[in-house]
Amino acid sequence: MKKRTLIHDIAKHLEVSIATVSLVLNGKAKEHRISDALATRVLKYVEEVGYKPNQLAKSLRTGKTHVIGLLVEDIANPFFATVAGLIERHALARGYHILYCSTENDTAKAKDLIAMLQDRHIDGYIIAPPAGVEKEIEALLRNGIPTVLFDRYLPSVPTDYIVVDGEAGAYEAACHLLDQGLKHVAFLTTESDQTQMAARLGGYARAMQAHGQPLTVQRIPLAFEGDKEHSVVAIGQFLEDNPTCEAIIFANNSLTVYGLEAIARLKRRIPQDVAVISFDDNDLFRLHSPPITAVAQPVEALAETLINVLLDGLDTTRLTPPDRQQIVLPLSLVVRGSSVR
Amino acid sequence: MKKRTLIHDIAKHLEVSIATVSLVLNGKAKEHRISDALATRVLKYVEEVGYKPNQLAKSLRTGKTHVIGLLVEDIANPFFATVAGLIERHALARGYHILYCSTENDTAKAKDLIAMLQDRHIDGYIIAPPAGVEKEIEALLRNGIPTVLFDRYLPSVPTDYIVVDGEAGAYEAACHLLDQGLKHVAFLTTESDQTQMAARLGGYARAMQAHGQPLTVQRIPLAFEGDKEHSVVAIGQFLEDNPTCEAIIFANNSLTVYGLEAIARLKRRIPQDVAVISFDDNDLFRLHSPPITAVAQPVEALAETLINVLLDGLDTTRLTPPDRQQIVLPLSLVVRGSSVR
DNA sequence: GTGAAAGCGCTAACAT
DNA sequence: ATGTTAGCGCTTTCAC
Repeated sequence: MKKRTLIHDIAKHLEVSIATVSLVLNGKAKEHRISDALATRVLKYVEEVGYKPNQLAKSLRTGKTHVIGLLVEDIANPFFATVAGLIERHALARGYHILYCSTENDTAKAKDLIAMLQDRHIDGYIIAPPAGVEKEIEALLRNGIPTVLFDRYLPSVPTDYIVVDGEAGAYEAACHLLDQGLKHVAFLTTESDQTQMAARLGGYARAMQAHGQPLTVQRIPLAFEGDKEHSVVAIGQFLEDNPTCEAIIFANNSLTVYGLEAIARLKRRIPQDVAVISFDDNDLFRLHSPPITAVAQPVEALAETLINVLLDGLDTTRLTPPDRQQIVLPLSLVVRGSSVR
Repeated sequence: MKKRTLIHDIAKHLEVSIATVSLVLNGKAKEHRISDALATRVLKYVEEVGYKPNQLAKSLRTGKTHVIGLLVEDIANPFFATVAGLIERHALARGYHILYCSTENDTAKAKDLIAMLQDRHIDGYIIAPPAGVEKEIEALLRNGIPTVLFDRYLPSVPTDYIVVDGEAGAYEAACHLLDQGLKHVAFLTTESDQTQMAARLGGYARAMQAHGQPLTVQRIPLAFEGDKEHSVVAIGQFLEDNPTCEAIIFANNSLTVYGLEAIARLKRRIPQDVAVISFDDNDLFRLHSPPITAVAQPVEALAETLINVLLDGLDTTRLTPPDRQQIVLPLSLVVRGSSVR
């Protein structure tokens, strides 16, 4: 257990004061009129012995941790995992690390998590909030902690957020089916009424109404641990109860996976017996037989915008507070075989 | 920006000393013979005002951050994302948070990452190491920082690790194909010679030799960002160069996805033209047409073992240092349609 | 230009 | 039994 070099050791060795070393290290040499020669000497020695300041001490002193808290529904979900990967890349490039937490869309768990992260004095938050955490988000904002929501937002809380235009995406998806003459188009969604799910449902409803068709909406219970079978069975049941259903729009990627399983078990053919469109794309949808039509999220743009908006809020050098950023990114319908008769 | 309550405020309000509050909060009331009545009074008031100690200050003082660093190849890869999700659940239950980093299997990046995490005084590490980080891992160990490797290990460094029996898994996979009378079985792997890839290759080779068949091994370049096309093309090229190839074992999940794409483009039929087995399973492999046979990783056991071994190392109350844990978990071949003639 | 010193909020050894 | 106090390692103001 070799002892780490401290700033004290550096100062002693160079026979200068601790303050000088610190100032040089933090790029404040110029403004404190420290000679270039000395600054270089310090930098050189620091490099030589590989001195690295203790971030804990630094954070305690400055109040900045350079850590971003990422709260997603489930890090194992391909959509969130992809976003996490992209965010990490951008964050790291700008000197931030990421602490992730999966909320499982559970209000109580999310509240706990936010409380724990606050104790750690995280610099900022990127959150896909479950319902019911308005108070906590407001508290974060009130405390001046930059927070950006994504995927869904909380209508009653004026925060920055980056979401996608699920209404338009679902509308386009439904029209794509209806325009082919399919009539009985069903919308399978979760039990959540969060904004993203409501928007998708709304887009579907608008399309159906525009085409003079009645709605068929079924909510499927979705479990995070283990019990996937339950969801598959529920979708199977729906299929059996609705033999005239010609097409299904699955409101998220998990539902699509369970749905494909249910459809396969019942030996229904896609798209002949039932056409399928998935919200959220997946690498393997392209390779499915038939390939699955998907409403694809602009994950790269989403991740990049998220980190930019957050770091903008974190930028303490700015004079005016940044404007509220409430950004709605466009979705794209990737038409593949599963939705074409 | 409301001011947080400090331990000082608690002490003042209760007219006791800071030390008393701290001791009670850290469960050391008994051993310092603080009266139950006082302890309860402190706890009650702390609860009442919702006081939470500043973890930064606590960490600086105690040297413990209760943060675990998780270094994976790519958090967006389903295998690593799944492991990350499971690890998180266990870690959280035991009071640890997780800082994740994607190494992209890049040596330099991994070194940087380890250095950065060390500055943060992370309590322990769970690492899927790229090649060439022996020095850094040794340094971690020398500094007494619990570190557990997984998925692959570094033969020259005596660490704890949890891996899977890739040799046996690949042997079983190859035999499954050979026993059906398939002869020209190819093994598509990455350019990496890390232990997990070497083991898989070794198992394949042993099976081929046991069946008196020559080896067909092709290494496919694998990119992390963007350039997936390159890998798909390389696999396509392999297929065209080896028209007699009757079966392929893909050495990891990314290769399988690219491989399926390449096979589809060339309109080869699975398993009639070419049988397929994937290392690493995926939810969607079951739903593929035909369903893809996979060598499945015991992800739950892996995650649980990882966290247990790590937290065991973190347990400072133990008298003897824990034994080296070098655990090899069994893999299971999930036979599906893609590998059965 | 440079250095001394006051904390950031907490823990725990030591004193009482 | 409870209180006092010296740090953990760093940043930054202010005096020289």
